[in-house]
Amino acid sequence: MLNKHDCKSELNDAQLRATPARIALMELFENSLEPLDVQTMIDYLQKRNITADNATVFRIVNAFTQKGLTRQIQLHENKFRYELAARGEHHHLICNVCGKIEDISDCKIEDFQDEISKKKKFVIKSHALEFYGTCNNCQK
Amino acid sequence: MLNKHDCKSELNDAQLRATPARIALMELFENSLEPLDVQTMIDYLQKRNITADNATVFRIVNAFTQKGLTRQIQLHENKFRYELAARGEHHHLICNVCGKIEDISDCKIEDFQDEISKKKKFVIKSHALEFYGTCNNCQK
DNA sequence: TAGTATTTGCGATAGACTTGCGTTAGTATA
DNA sequence: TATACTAACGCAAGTCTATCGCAAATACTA
Repeated sequence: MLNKHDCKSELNDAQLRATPARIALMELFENSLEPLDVQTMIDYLQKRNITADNATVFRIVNAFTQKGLTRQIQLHENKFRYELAARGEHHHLICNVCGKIEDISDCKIEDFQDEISKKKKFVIKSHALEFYGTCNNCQK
Repeated sequence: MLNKHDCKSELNDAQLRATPARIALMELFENSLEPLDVQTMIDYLQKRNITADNATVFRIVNAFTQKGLTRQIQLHENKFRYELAARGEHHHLICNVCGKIEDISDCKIEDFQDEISKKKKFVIKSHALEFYGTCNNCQK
């Protein structure tokens, strides 16, 4: 969890100008447990009285992603979500009922990945693994 | 690989009328090694001089999917792809350079899935696993 | 072959994302 | 602190994927 000041220097380090919208969005990312979609970001900025239209927010997250601050992911919705790249690659557990998205940090598929890589002569750079189902809360 | 006649009976079995577009698309699915997007299907129909607009093709694949003939998947693009359901659940190996998509049939993550399910008290109904990288051809 | 229910074509619509362009505003330098 | 440069933004228009309603066409059944 970084404060406003830290977010600013994080932006500077990435050679991005620290505008109000960018600072606020970095704070949002730092304090968020779930990967965020663009609409959520726009709503958040509005709540904080920071004006930023649709196109601007898309440009901001694209810049973040290009500079390696965030990562773009896709969870079988027809839209992208974004999460902090610093948290490392991980997987997601997605509830089909309430939509809750949980991170899974321990990755157990390295061996499988190596096997596939050798067998198919494919250089694997990344992977995406998602589990879909019903979370503990929604089973009740 | 099924011929025109077999595709027709496959449609009948699924209680779908065998229209030219549907027969042609079943043939395309049967002869295709990759999951298909809607634009590819439209192009294919055009080449065979079968008129079918965007809305129709979407309706066709939705009908196929609803009847269990095909499965709808998403591969980190903001669009759907469809593949024959009969080939069973499997994973994908995607080349970032040429876009080639290869199927991986042997799934080795059941144990991991069980472990997550117990730890998080989550009922897992399905999972998606994709590997991204560079295929053998594109390494040269 | 006629009747009917399904399917299609067309047009409109919606949502996610992008782009061009003129204006605004961070930031480096003096 | 004032100035200048360039990155970033706002707005509007446009693209692409996907869906929907309705009238016309067509596959199947009897």
